[in-house]
Amino acid sequence: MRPREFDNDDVLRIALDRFWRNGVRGTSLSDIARDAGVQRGSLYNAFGSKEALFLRAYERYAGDYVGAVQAALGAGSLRKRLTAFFDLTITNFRSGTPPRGCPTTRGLMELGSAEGEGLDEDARWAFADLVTRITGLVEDALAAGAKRGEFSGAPEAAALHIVTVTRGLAVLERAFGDEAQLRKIAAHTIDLVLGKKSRQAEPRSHER
Amino acid sequence: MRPREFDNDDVLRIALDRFWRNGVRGTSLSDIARDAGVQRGSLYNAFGSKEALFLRAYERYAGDYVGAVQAALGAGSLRKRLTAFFDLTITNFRSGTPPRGCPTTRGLMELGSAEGEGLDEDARWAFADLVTRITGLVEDALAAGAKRGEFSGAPEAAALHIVTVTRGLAVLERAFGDEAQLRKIAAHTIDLVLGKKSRQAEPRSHER
DNA sequence: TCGCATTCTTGACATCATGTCAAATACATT
DNA sequence: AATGTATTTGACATGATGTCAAGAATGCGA
Repeated sequence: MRPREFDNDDVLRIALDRFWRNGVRGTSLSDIARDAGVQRGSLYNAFGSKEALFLRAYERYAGDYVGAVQAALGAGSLRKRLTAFFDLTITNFRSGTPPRGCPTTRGLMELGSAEGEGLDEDARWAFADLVTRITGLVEDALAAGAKRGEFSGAPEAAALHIVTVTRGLAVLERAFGDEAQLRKIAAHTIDLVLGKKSRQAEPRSHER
Repeated sequence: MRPREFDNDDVLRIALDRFWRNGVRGTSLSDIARDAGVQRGSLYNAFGSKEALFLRAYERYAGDYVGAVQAALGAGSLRKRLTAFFDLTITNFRSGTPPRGCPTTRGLMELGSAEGEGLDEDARWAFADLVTRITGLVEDALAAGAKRGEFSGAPEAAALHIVTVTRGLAVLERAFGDEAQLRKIAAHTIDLVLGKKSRQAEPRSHER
């Protein structure tokens, strides 16, 4: 058989870059084909559709992100772990120029449900899977912290709460583009969950 | 001059319905024109572009939503107010069949940044404005609660945290479609912010 | 009452997107 | 070297956004 003239992973990296910067709606397969030096038809042959290509590219991203979260949550005091987790997440949202935001949140909102039939199942699965895995990792960190007396509470509810906040941060990033604001919310969340040992709150600083 | 053959507000209502159910990407001006019994060209004449039409329709929605939030946050104990606020928000996300989700979050992620140039300023403003106004209302409720001794803390930070959680709920709604989960997170958030007076936590109930 | 300016409507058109297909192509295997 | 097979390539169909010019309908002044 005839060998493929491009590297599959190269294309996925290039596609993720475009999708992340411009969104699914704002990216055409012609763009990606040009960037990758590949014919548009070859992309259809290799991946099937724009959505399928995005999903493949997204899965690479998700794997990397989960790995990084695991590393961030794996060492130090519970407060250090959570701080590292939020730090990683916010830095991720703010990477690129201009900042690219959160591909999970954006992809979830952009994909599927084009004709009244609900969100495409593959897509929903991909995004839900990431949220579930991150929640699990946070839960583990909280459970470990509980064993060491750093956390008293239900790790499940707290983990879900924390991950919900990270999703909210993704939305606020898009609305305000104010990184300092995101970091303030993150710090406040950690204080709430951990019981605000140490750390005094700065008065008057909620910007629009 | 020749009078317009359709009611402007009718079209905005019809457009919002489509946009809310199917998203901006999933709705064509032909759809809206058919629904409204209007020529597609007339929509361009009256509104300029699909995005502009969406923004106009969205502004109507935003006004209604802010009004409802104001009502929900205006009476009863602080806990009751916050409960009513979350209740309203989640019910809003879950309205329609299938549930339509949060138009703010979805619109924010779908619009703009098509060619590397950041999010369209009008769009960003519309969404940011809603978040800002809601945050302000929550802040007022917390400040009032603080006066009555129901809340001790910085209303600004707490309000922003609460609103961030509602944005996160919008994302999780889309990912899992599990209303009970959303309500659980909301209850937990209220407990965290208010200090968990009363209410025992149910163990083992974090579903994927 | 008539005509005119102004706005709205309508259909044609240009452009670009996704997605399909058949024919040409180039390698791997025998 | 011949052949099978997957890939490439360009043409095509469809549908979306957005523009434009010409026609239509009304309000208003003469």
